[in-house]
Amino acid sequence: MATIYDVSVMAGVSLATVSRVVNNNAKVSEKTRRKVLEAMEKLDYRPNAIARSLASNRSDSVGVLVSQLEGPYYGTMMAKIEGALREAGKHVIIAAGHGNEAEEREGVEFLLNRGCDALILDVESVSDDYLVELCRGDTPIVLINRYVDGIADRCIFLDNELGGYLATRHVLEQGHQQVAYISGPLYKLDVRQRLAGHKRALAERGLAFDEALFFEGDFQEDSGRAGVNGFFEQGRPFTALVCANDGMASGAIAAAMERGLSVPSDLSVMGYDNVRFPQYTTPKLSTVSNPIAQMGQMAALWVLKHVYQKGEVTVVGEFVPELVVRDSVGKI
Amino acid sequence: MATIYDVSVMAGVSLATVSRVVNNNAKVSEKTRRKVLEAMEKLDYRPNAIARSLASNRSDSVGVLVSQLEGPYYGTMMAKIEGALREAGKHVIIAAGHGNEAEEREGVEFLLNRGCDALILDVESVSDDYLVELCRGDTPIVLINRYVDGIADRCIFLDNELGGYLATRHVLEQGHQQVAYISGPLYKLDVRQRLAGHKRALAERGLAFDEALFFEGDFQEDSGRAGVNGFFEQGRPFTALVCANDGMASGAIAAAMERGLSVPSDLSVMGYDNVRFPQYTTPKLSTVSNPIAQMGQMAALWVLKHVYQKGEVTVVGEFVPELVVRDSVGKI
DNA sequence: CTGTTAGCGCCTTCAT
DNA sequence: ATGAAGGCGCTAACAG
Repeated sequence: MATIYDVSVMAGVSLATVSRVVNNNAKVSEKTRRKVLEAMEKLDYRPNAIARSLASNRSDSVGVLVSQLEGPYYGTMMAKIEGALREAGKHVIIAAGHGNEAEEREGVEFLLNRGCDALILDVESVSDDYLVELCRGDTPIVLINRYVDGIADRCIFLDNELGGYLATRHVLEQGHQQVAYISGPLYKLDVRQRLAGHKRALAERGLAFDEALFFEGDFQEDSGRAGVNGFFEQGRPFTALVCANDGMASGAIAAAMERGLSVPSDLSVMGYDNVRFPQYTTPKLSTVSNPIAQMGQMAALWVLKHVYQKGEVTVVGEFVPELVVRDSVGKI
Repeated sequence: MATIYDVSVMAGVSLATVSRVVNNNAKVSEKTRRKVLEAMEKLDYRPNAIARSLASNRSDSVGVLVSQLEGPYYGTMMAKIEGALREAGKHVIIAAGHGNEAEEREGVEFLLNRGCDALILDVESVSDDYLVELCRGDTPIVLINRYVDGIADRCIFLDNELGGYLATRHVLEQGHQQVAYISGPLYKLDVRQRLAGHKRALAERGLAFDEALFFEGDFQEDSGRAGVNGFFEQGRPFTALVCANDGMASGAIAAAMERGLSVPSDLSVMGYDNVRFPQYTTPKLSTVSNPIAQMGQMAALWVLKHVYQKGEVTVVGEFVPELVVRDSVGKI
């Protein structure tokens, strides 16, 4: 692999001059530029990004930490971030946090140590204090799906309480009185917020929250299944089911159908997130939009603006969920 | 950020000694090791990965290039690779090739320039020659979903012709005679292979391939929809439909249902890939397994073995697809 | 406009 | 077992 030194020798100029034409950030005469370019071409020279970032302390790459690499939710997010950044010639280094504190911290350190110019984090297990501290460091940070006091200007998030409220209110408006709820893991803040919204909607109609109709799932399809089966085995009647994400709702519908029920005539089911496939289930899933694509985009734009001084954005921190009515919720 | 120098000063030893305890690759007396560790702790020292890889020419990270970041297929693949590698303390740098040659090349260069110890590539637009050339370089390469003569030992791939054959044969065995086909983009080799398998199955039964019942989609749900609608508008009758992936099959089913047809009684539909959600569609999708998880895993193991000398694997290059019978294909 | 000279933070012989 | 010294490939003042 040819180095900048080889090029300088072949072109008969100094290292600095080669560096100048490579980065094209200073005046170089047309003649010498041509010579250098020619040498670069001949040697098939490619700048060593490692050396470059060691010397310059920037890397033209931003680190992205997501909980998982798998699944439509994070997939959409990563794709949006990567797309926006690459248009600006920046690269993305992706790591997974797996939803536990140790790995999230390790992921952050990895990205920091790799010389990322900025970090976009979707973390759930790490403490607020840790994040505030992180923001004091000299690598700019932006948080997705999390609101932390004191660094609000770095946070891009969804009003999950409202989302939970909208989902349940929609069901109640169709006349349902006995509604079950399948939640995500309760250690997650957004999960608790969605649940709070659900309770608010119930309370507003004077309905009590029934522990027997509550199930804590893990956001995977199978736990939607498990939830429904649990409810039925237990025998408490219910006519509607609100799920904390679309995946569990799909699993729930599948389980209900296996029991010979039809959706929505026998059971209404509500999802959450509106990611990709809910319109391809049968019946099409009614859900609440989680504008993860826009949030990812926004995070990328923030970085472009504040770190690379490219473009102009009015950053919107809080996003508002919207009801998406399809066919899985019926009147009673 | 503390450097190795700061640590050496505080511990009262030389740079070299600190380096030794950090990498713990040479004898260091217990006493001095303790001193160093203590200083590292106090200074909250974290090795700079950039500097380390510039000096040592390794980075403990492997580059992964996929076509897209989005979708269940690549999501599964990335997750498997990342999982296997991180267990061994290695990290993953992910880039997207977007299915076009320019970006695929650029992605490869980016990963190479970032000092990856090895590359795992899922590329489709770059030429065989380019890949052969790449393998001559000093960064080990492994290819997923592609077979290239001359570097067969670096290839992990699926017998797609067989997969296409199995899908269509299954449909024919149920008595169907008029079967439509929705393909992926024909510039992709694996897409052409699946189609070839389809044709072989037809030929085996003495059936002609009907251009009017062929549609070239793009692997997205919507093109499954478009395909079905096209077939119907055109009026040529068919009782079964084979799709080149599950996403298009979902779209196709949705479109058929919107036209008042029921699956599989009015129309049988076959998918391909068996990724994640086909068991949550209604009816559950019959499909052909594409063991992408195992292939990803295998790629990671290959790297672990050949690049990091960790573990032992019998690498299997060619994977065999299997028929997965669920509920979307019926007898005629 | 171009060249010289220090580093960036770390690893790795080579001595001791 | 430990230290000194020379890079790794490139950037960024500072001169000229």
